[in-house]
Amino acid sequence: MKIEPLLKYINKYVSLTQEETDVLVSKVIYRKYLKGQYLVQQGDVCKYSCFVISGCTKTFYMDDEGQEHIMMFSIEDWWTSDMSSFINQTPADFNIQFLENTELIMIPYDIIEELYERIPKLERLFRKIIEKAFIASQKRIVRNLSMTAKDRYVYFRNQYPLIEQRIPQYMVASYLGITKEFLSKIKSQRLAED
Amino acid sequence: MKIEPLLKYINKYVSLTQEETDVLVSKVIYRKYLKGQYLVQQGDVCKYSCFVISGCTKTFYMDDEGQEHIMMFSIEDWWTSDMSSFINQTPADFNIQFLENTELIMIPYDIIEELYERIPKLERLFRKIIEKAFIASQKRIVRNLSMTAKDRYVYFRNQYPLIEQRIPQYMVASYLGITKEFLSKIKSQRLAED
DNA sequence: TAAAAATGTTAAACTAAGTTAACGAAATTT
DNA sequence: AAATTTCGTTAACTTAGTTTAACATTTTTA
Repeated sequence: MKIEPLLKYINKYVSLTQEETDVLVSKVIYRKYLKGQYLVQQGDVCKYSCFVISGCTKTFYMDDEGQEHIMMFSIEDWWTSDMSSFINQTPADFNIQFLENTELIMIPYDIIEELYERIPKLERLFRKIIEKAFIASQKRIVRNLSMTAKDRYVYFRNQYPLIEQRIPQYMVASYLGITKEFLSKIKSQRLAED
Repeated sequence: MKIEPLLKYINKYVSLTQEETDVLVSKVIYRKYLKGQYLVQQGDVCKYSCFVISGCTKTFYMDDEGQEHIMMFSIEDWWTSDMSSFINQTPADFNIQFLENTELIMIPYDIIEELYERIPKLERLFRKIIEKAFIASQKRIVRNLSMTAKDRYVYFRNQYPLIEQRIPQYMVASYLGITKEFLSKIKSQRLAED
């Protein structure tokens, strides 16, 4: 079980004792998935909050017309789950699919409250993680409201250069809220200018 | 100091003892603002996280062309602050302005960590509040990606009927990410259909 | 290595939404 | 009550982004 990356990550926020670390390690699950598999499907209940050790996922909403709208990508050192489904144990709005063979550390819903009780530092950790996620989400809303598709693409490219290299372009387009054809156009315009 | 609505709100999430309640009450600030005043301005550091007792605020981003993009409205029983600025004590990205005369309970940044230490239940409370806010924010992103302006308006109208009645229409348009002229068009189309 | 599947490009026709500008209606101020 | 400001509507025109469809390229599979 490769848990070092998670412990290193946690240590950036809070300092766990050896005992606390042991409790945590004994409660979480290490698991590998193959490219194409799903962690959660729309309508299922999301039973785990997951930390990505290696690999890549996309979280997306499939609308009534069958169109995919990508909410986020997760790579190494990121968390992924359908937060709404996980917290309320209600059917998920989103699908989470693996874009590469992926290794995860999974925290089961059943034990998360117990972990908060036994290790209050973890409650602090998750408060801080969610604060950061919320801030990022708010900023994305503003970008979607105030920037053109082209500027959003340039921002994405600068902000997540590693992600852009790992995923097909049509998924970037979906994340940006535009069609693949239009992203293709934007990129050729950009090249023409540079 | 009208603090009852806040205590009632908190009680929906966690149960405070009398002593804990007294500590909280002794640390927070009650304040009234007039319509038009600002709680935070872009570039300032946001020193308070605020609970609305009565009144209404808008949180917006002003872009380089001087256009306003409304992130959210807050009315009774909602929280408002520039989360990024408050948590990191860095310059705010957003403005928060009062749309009505407004009464607030303000939690100063200086004492929030102390409150978390003395009353761990409050850390739990704020974790839960932020989880909810994050979930709502994610869902808004999906709506902006997957729905037309018209559907977004219908959703807003159903979801926040009380807010729509209290604010000018051009602010609804800004929140939806469209121009006031286009919202006007949408509304007349809707009437024609009904 | 050939075939098939997945991804990316281009271009023409189309549509949702923005811009500008002029005019009415409400609400505030004087 | 008149005047000013704020807010909302309508319409002509423009633009950003979509749709469709055909084809090119890359990757995967047989």
